[in-house]
Amino acid sequence: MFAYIIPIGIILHQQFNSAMSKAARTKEFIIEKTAPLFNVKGYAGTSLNDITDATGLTKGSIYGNFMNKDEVAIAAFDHNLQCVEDIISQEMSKHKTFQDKLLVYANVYENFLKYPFPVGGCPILNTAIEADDTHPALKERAANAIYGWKNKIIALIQKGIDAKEFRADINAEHTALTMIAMIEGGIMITKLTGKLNYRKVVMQSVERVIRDLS
Amino acid sequence: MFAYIIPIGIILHQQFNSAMSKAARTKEFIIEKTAPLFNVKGYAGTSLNDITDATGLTKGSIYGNFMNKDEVAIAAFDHNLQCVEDIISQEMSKHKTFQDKLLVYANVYENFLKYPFPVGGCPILNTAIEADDTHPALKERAANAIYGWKNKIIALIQKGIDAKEFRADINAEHTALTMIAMIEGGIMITKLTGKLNYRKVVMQSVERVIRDLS
DNA sequence: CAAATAAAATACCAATCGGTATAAAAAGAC
DNA sequence: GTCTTTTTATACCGATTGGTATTTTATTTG
Repeated sequence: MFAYIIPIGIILHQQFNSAMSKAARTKEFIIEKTAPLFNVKGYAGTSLNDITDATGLTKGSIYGNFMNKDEVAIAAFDHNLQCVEDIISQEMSKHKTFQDKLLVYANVYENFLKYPFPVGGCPILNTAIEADDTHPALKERAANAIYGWKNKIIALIQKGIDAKEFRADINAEHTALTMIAMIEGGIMITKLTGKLNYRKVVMQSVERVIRDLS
Repeated sequence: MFAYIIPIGIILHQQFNSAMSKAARTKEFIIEKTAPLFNVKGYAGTSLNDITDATGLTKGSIYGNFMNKDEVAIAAFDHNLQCVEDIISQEMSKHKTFQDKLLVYANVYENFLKYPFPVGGCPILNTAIEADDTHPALKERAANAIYGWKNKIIALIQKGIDAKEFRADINAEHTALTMIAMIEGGIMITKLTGKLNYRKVVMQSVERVIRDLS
């Protein structure tokens, strides 16, 4: 059996996964603990002290697993993004029609408190604004997330057209970009004002856009 | 006549305005020079060194005119916001119908390079994301900007309804929130991807929303 | 179990952070 | 033009920044 000496105040944080090396497990642990940090405080706003505080580890340990702060931030972003994508895929798999699949976006974002959404909200939105003028690596990551999202929506609309679910004259790309803009804008408004209803209203508009496809 | 000893490398930066005290002029100068800074690099990302570099002034001078960095940031935000609002009002005054007035939003944001838009893009969007979890004073400022914007759109729609320009069953608040979300989301997408066309597409959707009011 | 290896903790680095007390200089009042 | 007041520059503060070399401690291998 495995006996662990746990530092005071630090709970056993990683289920023993024998397939992973110690380093890999620690790395994952750091990502999990710092992901909400970066998503809330941003890249410039998150210090190494914040990271060591959140993980209970020391700088030596952080730098033993990551080259620098950038690498932690990027890993944290990827983790947060994966989290969102997992929620969306899982919800979509519950529906058959492409309209219902698209409606998952409206429903999930309408109140993402029902889901294990990343702390701090949409990671794309959060990193987009800060990174775009200051952090090229993160910016590219966020931009690729937008491209991926857009293509996913376009693919769903196209399949819906092929299945005679949607009208054939739909401009899939325009619709995708409009949907994404509405969703991200809606999140921003509610994040700022604290009024959940504002986001709800916007997501209802998204829903209308989707229903208008047929 | 007035003879100025100008420090090397610093051009004469303020037209002599006898109605303003030296302090007031310097204050305005600092705001003008730091407004793009905060709008591009964010609050946490803009250091006092950045401020002294951008202004050519020293810390003593900055702190002689502002209590702290926060105050500079808030003044910079107000300045950037005022800049946007001035552009919108000016463009709106050129049109008579409320539909045309509303369309100003779509047209101005479709390519704000044509206008003296703040460097770094929409100040509401930029401060919203960073400030919302970290800087309550700035957050409130940005939130109030959203409220003001929303109310302005609602008022325009209401006047349009009264003037029989728009249908009477329009939900003005829902429309306003949806428009704002689309605009901000569209800006975000283009800021991230660099594709001006993406913002254009979204603004065309905004235009459609406005045209659908009648 | 012991030896070899890998990972984490300690202690430190120079640079920069926001901020301030004080001195120098410029502006305004008379 | 002198004196007073306001404004700007200088020099410094402790704290914190991201990062690293080295020692200590765990983990893995034989």
